[in-house]
Parts: sequence; structure tokens; C-alpha cells
Amino acid sequence: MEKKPATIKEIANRLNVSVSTVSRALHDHPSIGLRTKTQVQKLAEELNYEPNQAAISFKQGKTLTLGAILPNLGEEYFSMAINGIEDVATKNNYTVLIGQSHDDVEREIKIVDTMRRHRVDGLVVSLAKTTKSYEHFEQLKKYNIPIVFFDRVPDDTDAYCVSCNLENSSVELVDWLVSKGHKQIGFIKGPDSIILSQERLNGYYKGLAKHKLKPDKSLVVSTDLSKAKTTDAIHKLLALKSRPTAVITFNDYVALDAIKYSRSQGVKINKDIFFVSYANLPITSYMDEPPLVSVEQFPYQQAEKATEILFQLIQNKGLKEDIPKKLILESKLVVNMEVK
Amino acid sequence: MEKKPATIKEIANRLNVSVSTVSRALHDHPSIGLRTKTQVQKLAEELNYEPNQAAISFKQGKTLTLGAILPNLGEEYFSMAINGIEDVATKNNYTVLIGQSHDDVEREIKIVDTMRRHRVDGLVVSLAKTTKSYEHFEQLKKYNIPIVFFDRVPDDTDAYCVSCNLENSSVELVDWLVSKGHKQIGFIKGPDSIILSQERLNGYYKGLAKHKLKPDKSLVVSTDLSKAKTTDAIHKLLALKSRPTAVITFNDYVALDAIKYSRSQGVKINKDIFFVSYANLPITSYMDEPPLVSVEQFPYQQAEKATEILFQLIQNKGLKEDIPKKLILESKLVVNMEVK
DNA sequence: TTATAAAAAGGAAACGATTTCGCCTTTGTT
DNA sequence: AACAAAGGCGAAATCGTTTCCTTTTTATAA
Repeated sequence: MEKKPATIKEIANRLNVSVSTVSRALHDHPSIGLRTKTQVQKLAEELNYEPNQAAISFKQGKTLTLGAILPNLGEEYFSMAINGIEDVATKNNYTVLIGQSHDDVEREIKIVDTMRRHRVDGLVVSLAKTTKSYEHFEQLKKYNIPIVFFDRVPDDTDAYCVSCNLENSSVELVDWLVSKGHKQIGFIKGPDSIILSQERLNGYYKGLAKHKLKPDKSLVVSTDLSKAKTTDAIHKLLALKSRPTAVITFNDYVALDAIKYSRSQGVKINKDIFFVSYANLPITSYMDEPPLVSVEQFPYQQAEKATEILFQLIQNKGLKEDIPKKLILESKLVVNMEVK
Repeated sequence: MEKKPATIKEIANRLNVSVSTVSRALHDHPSIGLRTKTQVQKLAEELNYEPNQAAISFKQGKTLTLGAILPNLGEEYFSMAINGIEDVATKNNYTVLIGQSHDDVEREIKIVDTMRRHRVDGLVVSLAKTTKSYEHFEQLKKYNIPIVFFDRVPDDTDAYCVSCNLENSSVELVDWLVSKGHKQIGFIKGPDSIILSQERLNGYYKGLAKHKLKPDKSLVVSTDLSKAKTTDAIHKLLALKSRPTAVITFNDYVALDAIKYSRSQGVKINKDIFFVSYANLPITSYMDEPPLVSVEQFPYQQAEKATEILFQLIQNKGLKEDIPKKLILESKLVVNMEVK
């Protein structure tokens, strides 16, 4: 019971052949005779032989391991994303090493370090919301470890990124609200460090312009995504003399916090004030008063695409010219049918 | 830019010392003189030397990698658990290889295989709900890969397990309901393959007995945790001539599905029927009508403990006698304060 | 000084698998 | 019958580190 796993050497000894023969036999190499081949394979089976992945990784300089660095798996958005990563990895016979930054740059840096030491073959990353400098990722180039970012992508033209275009659907969000008769549309903005915060805002302004509504600074408030700041933000909107009749929130979590606070202030949700949002998370289906409309950002697909691109990078160690640096998926407006 | 990472050999050559000296210098070995030591360390710094983890893993037969096999990270319960695993792993300088079974045994088996090939040093596992045979885990003993299960643990006296005692709090759940005047208490049971399903039920019966309420088979219905089956289950309860005034559900997700369906049937939640549950997930805090009481099962702590035990097993390759096979944490009744 | 111990450093094997090169048999061709 | 081609296999290098065992150098005591 305490015996070590069988090695090629052992098989070789027992059969009185060389290790090279065993290795080749196990790989179905043409230069090994049928007799020896079957003999070897049979014994390997019997001895329960498993190639030592660590040895192979070492020899080949490939670990068959991918790193995934995400802000927080507790957010459904990212747990959906990890599924995309895992699925593609599995298809390619890879495993996934995980690291959560918990939206903390320091932690992110440490994780990158660990991943590098473990010599992962590549990295799929969604940035912490506080990440502003990308040095820790730059380093990896020296080690030839390719990276693909998704969703929370860096502001770096040279990086491979997969993200969702939110501007168009932000405009559509305004379209939809206007079509329902709204003229005072509030906007809860996310942190500037997240690039897509700006994209959402741009769409919002474009949408207003499209409908000849003039933008009103007081209708735009910010949150760092914490419950406290979100509450502050919605509080400001509620306190306005001309209260908005609809509010676009950064994402579903922000929407939920905002909705909760609003309700506590006696606001009738989706009546006095309509809430619309981004992400379209499954958990909102459990809500009694979910955001009426949410922009689906396809986290699974984003992560899936990102991982596929990563594999291209891993394989095409040479010609990377034909791999697009920026892949932009289109987001999609989803109207919650159950409501109304 | 295309140069390979620096190796010990390179450092040795440049300084005209042997590789063994470099290796020892980097490890602060006493038999290396201060002069050489600092020289080596300085050059290592300059060359940006990083030990090749793959080589070390290979040499030492340790990968500094842990496997975590969980049903589904999309469930908040397990994403909280993975945090516990990751935190302990990080503290021990380990990384976590992840695998989601998605509650499918076949997938679970494949993941175990992959993990074994990658020669993880140990495994933290929460079983798929359909897992009934544990052969795929048994095998790992041959490879000396220790396993610790948590929450969804096997029915195997020989396995290391960390779980929560739910019987006591199930009794308390009944206590609480009875104290609120309930006499007709429904129970939505989970699948038998999950051991804790039975424990919950036992507690329920004990609780009834304690208060001299006689058990009524028709008040106990089952779900496989899918939305459809849960809906079936709650439907049966609602159809009873003597409807329950309170329902104990398998977990928060089941509660949410049941609540949703009940509401659609015109039931006034936590008025006509009170819902209580297990898990106490953060997402329920977003609900307007969450389960009134939920049994906190401390997923983070369970996973944390499990991982700590795993490290003991990894380290004490010899004397495992003093490590408890079954660690049982106590669950805790949490009354949702915001409601009522 | 010399003998001897302690300190510092080097040599080399080992870990498990892959792979290049080359050797020795067959077998086939003319 | 002679020689080439191909089939089947082995030896050895290699990947980067660690570690046991020597060897050399330096310091200390006799």
C-alpha cells in the first residue's frame, strides 16, 4: 500500500527492455513492434502506471496548467466566468489554478507571482477594481507566459482582451426608458478604474442626446460598488428636488442595494422609480422586484473566448499576428418578462 | 526579451561556483560563507531568478498544489467554501487547482483523474449529490494522496470528514416554529445521497417528538434540488387539506424556489406560511421575503478546517493517529432580524 | 610549525520522462 | 548472393534542483 506509483523504469526492468522503448510503446510510436508494444501496455495497465505529470511538465517546460485570476468567485458573474474557463481548459486537457484577488491589487500581485513560479502556461485575468498599474503582468512577458484579459480589462493597447461593448446597449437602455415615458433618468456610475464604467456613461449620454434630453450632472452619482457607497449614491438621487423616475445602475448588485435602500425609504419600486441594470444575473430571478431590464454581458462566453484565445497564444508560440488583440462581444438588452 | 528564465546553473557559471553552492546560498544554508551567499543572492536578484517550481515539484515529489473538487461554484455556499480553502492554502504557500463536478459523478471521476495525474499533494472535496460509490477516491490511497471531505461527505468511516451537525439545529428550528405557535410544520427533504438530508429529517422528527406533535408523512416531501422538483414538492404541501403553516426547506435555494412558487399561488409569505431554511446565504439578504430563520452551516469555516486537516495529513506522512477522522462543527440558528 | 578540527565549497547522482542518434537485425530487391 | 532499406530497439543527454559525500581551504590549538 505504501509503494510509490509505478514508473517507466520499473516497467522497463520487468520486461527487460529499455526505458525509451517503454516510453515509445506507451505513446504508440511506429518504431516499436506490435509484440513489445502490447506487452508494455499490458504491464503498464497492471501496474496502474500513470505518467508523472510533474516530470513531464519539467521536461517539456509545459505544465498543462492555466491560471485564472478573478476578483471574487462569490459574485455570480465571475463564477459563471470560471465555468467558461474550466470548460475550455478541460477540452484542451488543461487544469485551472485559481486565484481570487478580492479586488485587492496587492493580492493580485502575489497571485501573479505564485502563478509564475508554478510556471502556468498562460493566464486568464479579470482585473481587481483597484488595479491601475499593470507592471505585475508586464513581467510575465519575460517568461513567455501569455495573458488574456476579459471583462475587467486593462487600458493597454498591447494586451489581449475580450470584453463586452456596453455603449450600444447603454443607449438602448435609455431608448427603452424613454419609450416608457421617462425623462428624468438617474445614473449610478462605477469606479473609474473599471474601463467599462466610462463606456456605460458614454452610452447614457449618447442616449440622452439621441432623445434630445439634456444631461444633468446631479443625476449622475458614483459608487465604488460597496453597499455603503451605493446607498450614499441612491440617497443623493432620492434627495433631488426633481427625483429621477428611472435609475440606471452599474450592475445587478448595485441595483439590489439601491432597490433595498429605496424601498426602505418608502419608494415603490418599478412604480415610483424604475430600476435597470447590467449583468442580468440568475439570482435576480429570485427577487420579487428585480431590475426591469438588465444588460446581459455574457460572462461565460467572454471567459470562454478569452481562454480559447489563450490557447491559440500558447500553441502558436510563433505567429501571433492573426490573433485579434481586442475581441469585443455585443451585450444584449434583456427585459425581465416576469415583471409586469 | 525571448530569453529563458535564469537558472541556478547560469548563476553558478557567472560566479564560477558550483550549482550546489548556489542552491544552498539561496536557501541560506549554514555551510555557505557570507561572502558567497550575498554574492549569489545579489546576482540572483539581478537576473530575476525564480526557482522553477516544475523542477522542484519533480525532484521533491511535491507539487505545492492542492486540488479542490466542489459541486458548483455558482452556489454561494461553495464559493464561500473555496475562499476558506484558498486562504489556508495561501498561508501554506500552496496553490489551488479547481474542479467543479456540477453534481455529476462522471465529471467528478474525471476530475479526480486529472488531479492525480497532476500529482496534487492533497484533495479537499465536497461530493456531487449523485455520488454513491467512492472508488475513484479510494484509488488515491495507492498514490498516497490524502483527501479531506467537507459538507457533502461520504458515508465511509475511514474517510477524513468535516461537517456540520444539523440535527441539533433542526430540533431548534422546530423549537422556534413551535414557539411561534406552529403545529403543522412541512418539510422539504433533500436527496438521500446527501447524508445531511437524513440528519435534517431526524432533527425534524426529534423536534416534533419533543413537542409532542405527531409526525405526518404527508407533510414531508422531497426534492432533488432542481427548481422543477422543488416546485412539485411545495405544490404538494400547498394542496394538502390541512396546509402547513410553516415549512422547513432543505436550503436557501430550495426556500427561494418554494417561496417564489407559493407567492405565485397567492400565498402570503411569512404570514400564511412561514419559511425557514438552511445555509443562511448572503444573497438572501437581498430578498424582500427571505426565509425567516436559517441554519448557518459555516461553509468558510468547514472548508478552512478541512484544509487545515489536509495539511496535517500532508506533513505528518507518518503519525496520523492523532488527527480526528470526523470533525463535526455545530451549526447555528440565525434569525433574520430585518424581517418583522 | 604542524596537526587537527571546523568551515566553505565542489562533485555527482538522482528524480521520471522524452528524444536524438545510432546500432543491430531482419527483410526485400536485383 | 550481396547489399540496401527499413524495422526494432538501446544508450545517453537533457530539463533544474536538491542533497549526500568529498575535497579543499581556513582557523585554532598544540
